[in-house]
Amino acid sequence: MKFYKILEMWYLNNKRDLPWRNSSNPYFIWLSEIILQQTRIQQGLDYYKVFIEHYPTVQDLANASEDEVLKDWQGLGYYSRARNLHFSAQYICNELNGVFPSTYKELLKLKGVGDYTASAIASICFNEKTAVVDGNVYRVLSRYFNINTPINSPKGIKYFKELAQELIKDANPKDYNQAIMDFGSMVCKPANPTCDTCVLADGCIAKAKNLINDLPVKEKKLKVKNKFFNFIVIDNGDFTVIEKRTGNGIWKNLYQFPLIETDKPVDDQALIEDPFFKNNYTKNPELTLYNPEPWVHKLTHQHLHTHFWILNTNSIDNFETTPWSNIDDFAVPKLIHNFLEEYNSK
DNA sequence: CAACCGTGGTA
DNA sequence: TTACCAAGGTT
Repeated sequence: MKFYKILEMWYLNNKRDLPWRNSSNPYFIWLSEIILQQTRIQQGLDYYKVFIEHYPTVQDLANASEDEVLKDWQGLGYYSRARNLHFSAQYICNELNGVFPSTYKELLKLKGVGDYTASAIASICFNEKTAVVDGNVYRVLSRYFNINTPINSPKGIKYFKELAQELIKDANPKDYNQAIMDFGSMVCKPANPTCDTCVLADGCIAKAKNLINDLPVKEKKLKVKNKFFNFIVIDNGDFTVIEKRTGNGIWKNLYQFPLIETDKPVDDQALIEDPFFKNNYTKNPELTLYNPEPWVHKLTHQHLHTHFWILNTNSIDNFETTPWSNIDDFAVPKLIHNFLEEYNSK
């Protein structure tokens, strides 16, 4: 039996029941695909439910503010996904008369929609034969065909896409694309794949050559940077001060306490030399270090060594203040959220 | 195009 | 504890 046919039959009996699986509404599929980028289903499920409830249609999403959308996205990470989702919703409503793009080529024009997501929506909603290549597909194909080209190299990306496109030629694209992804996550898993009961085991070259644990090959080029964050938590009892992050770095458009970033750990005297204090506090401000041991927030490519400094003062006239009672209205990074949970419970 | 963009789960 | 990685995309 053909490769695609085996997977389609396996899918018929083993596919997972997911909230968006019985829909062909491109808005729902788009939403699910964006949420699931680099994200486990279990982690994304609740967010999907919230978005469907708060924004039942693409118009509802377009009419919302970016702050609202980011607030609903809070905690999920990769926040450009939320910003692009909102931007693209407005693009669809304003430029496309609310009609969702229906081809791979047109879908690619949406911000936040790349080759994978365009292929997924085009195949699932419009039955277009465009093969998805996600982490699952890389794993299944590299093992079955014994391909050791690095999956994160330009050469590998091109090779696997072409192979996947060839394999989908005679398949039902909607079912086949979802089949190979479900199969990858449930059977051909990264660790401890269930090769003993695998329906593709007969033709799997990696299994025959005992190379399952060596595939796929991935070049590692990740170097972790250490950064030192000092958040100034102004607190006069009722009010605090928060700011919106700008620029294109991490956590763009989310809120935080005023931040002083240094290239090494610092004490309060060094912090007071910062322009933040020079410009706003002429007399000696009294800083209390909230956490003597830094909180190390670990991201994929940087470790944030974080200290929270409490500045108990009444001279906050120069700032735009926020009542503590409203603090939960703002989208904040997980790191800030963790601090707020602890600080406000005391 | 190599570097960057979050958070949480697992071996 | 570390390393990997999870329905990737942008610059």
